Amino acid sequence: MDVARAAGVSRQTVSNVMNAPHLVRGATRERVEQAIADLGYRPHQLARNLRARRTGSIGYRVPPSSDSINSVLDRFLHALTTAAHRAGYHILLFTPEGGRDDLAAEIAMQADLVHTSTVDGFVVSETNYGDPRIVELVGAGVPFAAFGRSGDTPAHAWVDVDGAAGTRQAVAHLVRAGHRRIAYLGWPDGSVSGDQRAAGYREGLAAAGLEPSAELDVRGPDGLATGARALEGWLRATDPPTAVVSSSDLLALGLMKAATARGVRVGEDLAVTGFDDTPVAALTSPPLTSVRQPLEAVAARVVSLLAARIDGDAEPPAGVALEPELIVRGSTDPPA
Amino acid sequence: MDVARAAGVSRQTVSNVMNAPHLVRGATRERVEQAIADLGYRPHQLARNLRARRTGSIGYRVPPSSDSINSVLDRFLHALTTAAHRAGYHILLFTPEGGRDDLAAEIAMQADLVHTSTVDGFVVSETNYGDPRIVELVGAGVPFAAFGRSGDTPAHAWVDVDGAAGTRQAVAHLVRAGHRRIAYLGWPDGSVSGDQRAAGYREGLAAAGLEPSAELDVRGPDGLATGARALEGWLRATDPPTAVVSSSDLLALGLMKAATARGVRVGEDLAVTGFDDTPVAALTSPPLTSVRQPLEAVAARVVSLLAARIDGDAEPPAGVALEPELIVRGSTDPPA
DNA sequence: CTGAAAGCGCTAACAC
DNA sequence: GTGTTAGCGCTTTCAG
Repeated sequence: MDVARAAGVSRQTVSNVMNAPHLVRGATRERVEQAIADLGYRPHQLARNLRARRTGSIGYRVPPSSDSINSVLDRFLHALTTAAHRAGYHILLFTPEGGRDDLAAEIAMQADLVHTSTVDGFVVSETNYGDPRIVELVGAGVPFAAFGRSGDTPAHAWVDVDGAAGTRQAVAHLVRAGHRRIAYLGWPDGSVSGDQRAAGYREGLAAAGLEPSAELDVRGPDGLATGARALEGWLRATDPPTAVVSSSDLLALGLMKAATARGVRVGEDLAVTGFDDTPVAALTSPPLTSVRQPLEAVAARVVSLLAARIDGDAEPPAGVALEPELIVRGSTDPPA
Repeated sequence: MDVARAAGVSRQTVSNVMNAPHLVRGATRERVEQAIADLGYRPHQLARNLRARRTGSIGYRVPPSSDSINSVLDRFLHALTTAAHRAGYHILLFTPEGGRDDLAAEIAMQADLVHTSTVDGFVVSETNYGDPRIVELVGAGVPFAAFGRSGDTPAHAWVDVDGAAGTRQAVAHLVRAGHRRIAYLGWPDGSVSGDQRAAGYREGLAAAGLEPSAELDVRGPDGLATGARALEGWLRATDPPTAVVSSSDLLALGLMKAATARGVRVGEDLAVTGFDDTPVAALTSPPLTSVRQPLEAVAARVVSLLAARIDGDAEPPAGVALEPELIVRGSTDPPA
């Protein structure tokens, strides 16, 4: 640009005005600022970034568009974009071509983005035990922060929602409403978030002085059928539950549909809670009480941890778990 | 990198091997390629882009995380990322800080990204009549392509799903199933997509030789209540509909819930269709017949139109509408 | 076919 | 305080 010429200074002085204004005398600075405003000058990011050896971009693998009702990651992405913007970064999306959870392809793309200096670091989501992406990134010394824990991986920066606290809250809420026979409907053991939610349920029972029982702990894949199967079992039980804590809204939905079909009134005969506060939770009959994750806060923490890593923070990477919130709706209204 | 040294050539020859291999003799090329592989050399994108005066990035405003069941834009984003990757671009996300549809803030951010040369162009979604973002981009001569039409805006590249074809298909399907009293449940006039879907419904009636009637055309905001209100009206009608075409899954859902509550059996007494094939469509009782948008195809076309604009294509910008697909489920099963 | 030179737009380091 | 020099890593001229 010819801002320099217009203001009658060297191009360097213009740079100083923008990056180190204190080095420039007031009068000169004003003249330059005026010229910048007049000409609508904006520095060229690419050139600036090349000089600074940074890209200003954070890589994020856009989750495969699962045809699932779960919109947690979509909400997270929005929050992440906002948080990144505030920290002076952009979110740059990538996605492996292959199948759903093609971790190998994802790792390869990550490596590519790093080697071509296309991003400064990554945000990783949908982590699980011993997540290979994390092992890889730690090994390569690439800055990143994870949304979610991954168990026994090497030390790294992560932010997670305290899933156990979520189910504990659900149990406590049900106990306050007078329930004593509280069941759990969850995924099979083996996923980080599922195991935490199950643990929170058991802790909740213990805190209320209630005994766990195998009969009241039903597991299965995320889907309507699992909830239906659970209900059938409980209908035949000698001492059926009066309330159910679920590890997902979808499981809760399956349970509610099966209950309604069998003449069991949700809320009155059987209290139900879900997890994630999916958009459908507000649309069921009755509306579903569910645990909502504080994704804006998660995104802000993830970005700040990542920014510290990118800036070469020598501190050992930290992890933090944030408390979710129970959104109470009609599905847990106390019996009339 | 010292690939050049390792292969005993100048840095320039390395560049040629990567960008114009036909200029390099076979033996030399192989030697250089070997060195590249050995050293794991990857060219620095930033430097390359600075030289080429392009960023390789496409800006996309991540839709405000509406707590809606509608996941169309989330599916689109995934498809867009894949399509962009294939065309050699990345998707760079941005979002206005302010409220939901803060168009002014969005326009300002667009301008910023262009002036700082952070992106090569944009993909715009959620367009509407006379969309100011489009007016702005056309005026500024910035390359972009829109997902969705916008009526009377200046000529520009766009790709849309033919919403009218979607509702026409729905009507035709119902006619084939023997229905003659087919109602429409839609949004108020004034949105591009809503108006198209309503027009398709009327065209579908006409094609089947059926008469439109004000009684069978109910409008209201997207939400459960609108469907409930429609049902109440139709229950009181002298000649109630036996089938309903809805402009969204949410409206259809509200209708189904109200019907079930009033003892009207969906599918048997009243056929219902939705629009967008939201994840919940497969989860209702009975599952909801719905119109599914071909988002992968839309994304591919959007990217190719945009790439042509970025490459300085002189052709007048084209628009294209793609045919959606009716996903038939139990909610339109013919009466037993 | 290969090498040498120039420069994309910017800024850190060093003179003046 | 301000201007000059150099160079981020790459690729497009232009000679050899």
